[in-house]
Amino acid sequence: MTGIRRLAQHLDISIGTVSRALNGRPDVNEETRKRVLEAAAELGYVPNQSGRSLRQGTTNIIGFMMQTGAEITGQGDTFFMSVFDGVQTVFARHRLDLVALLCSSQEDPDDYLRRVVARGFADGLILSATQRHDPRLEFLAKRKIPFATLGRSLTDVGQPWLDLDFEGMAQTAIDRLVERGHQRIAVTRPHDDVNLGYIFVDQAASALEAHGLFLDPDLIFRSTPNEAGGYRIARELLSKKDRPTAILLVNESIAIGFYRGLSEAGLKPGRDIAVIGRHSPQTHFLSPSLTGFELSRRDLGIALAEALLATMPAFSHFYPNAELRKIWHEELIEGESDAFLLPHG
Amino acid sequence: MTGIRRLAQHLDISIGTVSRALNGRPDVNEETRKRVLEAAAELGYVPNQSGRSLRQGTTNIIGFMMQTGAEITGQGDTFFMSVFDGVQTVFARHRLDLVALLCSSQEDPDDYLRRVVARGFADGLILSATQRHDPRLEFLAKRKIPFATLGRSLTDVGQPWLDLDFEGMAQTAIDRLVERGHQRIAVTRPHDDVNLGYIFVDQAASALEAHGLFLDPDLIFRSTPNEAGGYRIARELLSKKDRPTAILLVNESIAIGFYRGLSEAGLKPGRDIAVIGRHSPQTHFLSPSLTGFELSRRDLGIALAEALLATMPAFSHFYPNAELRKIWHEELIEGESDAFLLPHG
DNA sequence: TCGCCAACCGTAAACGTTTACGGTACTATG
DNA sequence: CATAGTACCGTAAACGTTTACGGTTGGCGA
Repeated sequence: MTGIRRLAQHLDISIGTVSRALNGRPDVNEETRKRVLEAAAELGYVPNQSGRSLRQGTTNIIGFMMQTGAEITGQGDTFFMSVFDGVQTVFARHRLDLVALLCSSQEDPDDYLRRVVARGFADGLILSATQRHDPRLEFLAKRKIPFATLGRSLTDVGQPWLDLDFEGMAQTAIDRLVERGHQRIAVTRPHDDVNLGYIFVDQAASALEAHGLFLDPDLIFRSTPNEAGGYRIARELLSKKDRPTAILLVNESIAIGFYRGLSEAGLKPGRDIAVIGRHSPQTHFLSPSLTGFELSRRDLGIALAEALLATMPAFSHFYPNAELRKIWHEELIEGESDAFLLPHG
Repeated sequence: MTGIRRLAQHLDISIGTVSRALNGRPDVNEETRKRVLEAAAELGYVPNQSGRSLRQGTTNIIGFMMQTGAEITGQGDTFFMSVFDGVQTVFARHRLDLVALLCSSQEDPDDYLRRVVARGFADGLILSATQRHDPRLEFLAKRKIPFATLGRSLTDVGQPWLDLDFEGMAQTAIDRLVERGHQRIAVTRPHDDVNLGYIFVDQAASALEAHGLFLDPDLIFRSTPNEAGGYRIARELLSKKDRPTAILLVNESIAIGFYRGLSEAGLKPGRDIAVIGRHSPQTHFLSPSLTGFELSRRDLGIALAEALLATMPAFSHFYPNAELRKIWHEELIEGESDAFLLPHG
């Protein structure tokens, strides 16, 4: 005799009643419910998830899909970790099990997702590294699997998403640099097709145009989102004949490598070139201090989780007015890295 | 009509035979097996995992537990990511689903593990961040849950483990530095109780003693395993009256912060202080180049997965002679950061 | 011809839940 | 007192598998 049966026998009531008591159903005497809960605690009873899953068709699991692998594992990871932390706290409230699904760089993300779904692994999913055109979204929508994405996509299937304000960052940074007299401004973008790269570069271009300037295609640097990428960008940038006087770094982690690349050439941010980037826990230890954008990743994670739950029938009533689509503004932390003032004219 | 039943009906054979055919049982005609497999592919049938789990008492999931959170998320994460990548490839061969269980810094790892186990989440576990005394090991052993650890522990319950050769690293580094005339040598260790810290520091101490020197307790620096920690160590070290002439960095990520801390004070590794550390994909972009230890994290992950499988009855026959306990030697990559030669005497 | 064995397959129970349905006892209402 | 309604509980089916067991067929040796 095991499981709920054992508990029922011990209490001398039916398993149906035990189940109802445990699941908070209304049609059970509060007195007996109390007895059941106490006995459950005493006997250390925990419901068998396979049994529940089989009966209910749900797994109680939420998956957070991330990519990993040689080229991508930069500090980009720590960004996801922090977000994950926020997501975790929300799901824990609902006793949902959150797991990270790490897609290896060796495997195609679409295939990976297909496997996960075929197996009926999770009740809901969170996707990151959203591509500009992302087949995963259509796939999930077709299967009617609740999901939310960290990052917008042109492939819009009505799912909730949260994203960072790349437009705002590009705009603010460009305005700021142009005001200080810069005209040749470089930007960076990720090496792959994640959507944020397009958004950022496009906005930078139009912000420049608004000032009567333009974005030199030769000054758009692609790189992996890690220190190595930043280093390479510095080397490449320094090898150009007509160097830019300022640069916008779209990723957090690359700043460290970029700084290093400059210093090897005897150059210094804020003196020889203006740098505006994004802050991570690490970048606060750069010197000269980085001028960059920052936000609470944990809060972002919390909002992301709530957005997903709001679209899941079983939980939506908890979040009647969750924001299903939101752009998170990042604050500019002023540092010394863009102190560089061009002689006007 | 759904699931295996539908498939059976479509083929006009019994569900028992279908199941046997799919699971590679011997007592089924190869001709019918072929038909079943073809039909399964055609109808896109995938067995319901809840049903299997309920019947077999296994989940087909392996969990890789990692810690995360504000203080820990340094590049330490990227280490685990690479290892995870290796682990993944092995489990994929056996159609086991590997997921990452990220324990938030907000939660006690012991409690977290207890929850995971109570829920019957996984058939096997991999633990990282092994503490010197780790209650998790006894807990899992008592529950008879197969697991392996990344890192040794004094709490030995006979589980397989893999670890890095911290003794060898400490010994090699100390010998090398002493040979070059150093006498005041500092070491770092993690801020928490992970076992590697003890191993590393102890070995460094005894290596020094073998040279008639000793490890000044004042020169043992604790830090979080990330850039910020390295930066703080540099600051702290520089504030000492009687500065060491060399330092051993036990973590990969702290080198970047440490370099930065030095350069702020106008100091340079390899000129003003000898530095020996450990390499990550990122540290290769440091300048002056880092002298440090390196290994293939992916291979480590592969071995770790195989060690675990070797202890699981259902898979052990695949790995008859897997190494259940192994210390992974790391190669020393010579750089410029320890070029510093003390004037003898 | 008979018996035996091997090869293959079907039947049905079992895994641990949840939940629709119906039943009982009691209360309130007329 | 009859009836309706409420509050609570028990029964049993259902979820989709796997697998022990037994049954049928055909071949083969004696």
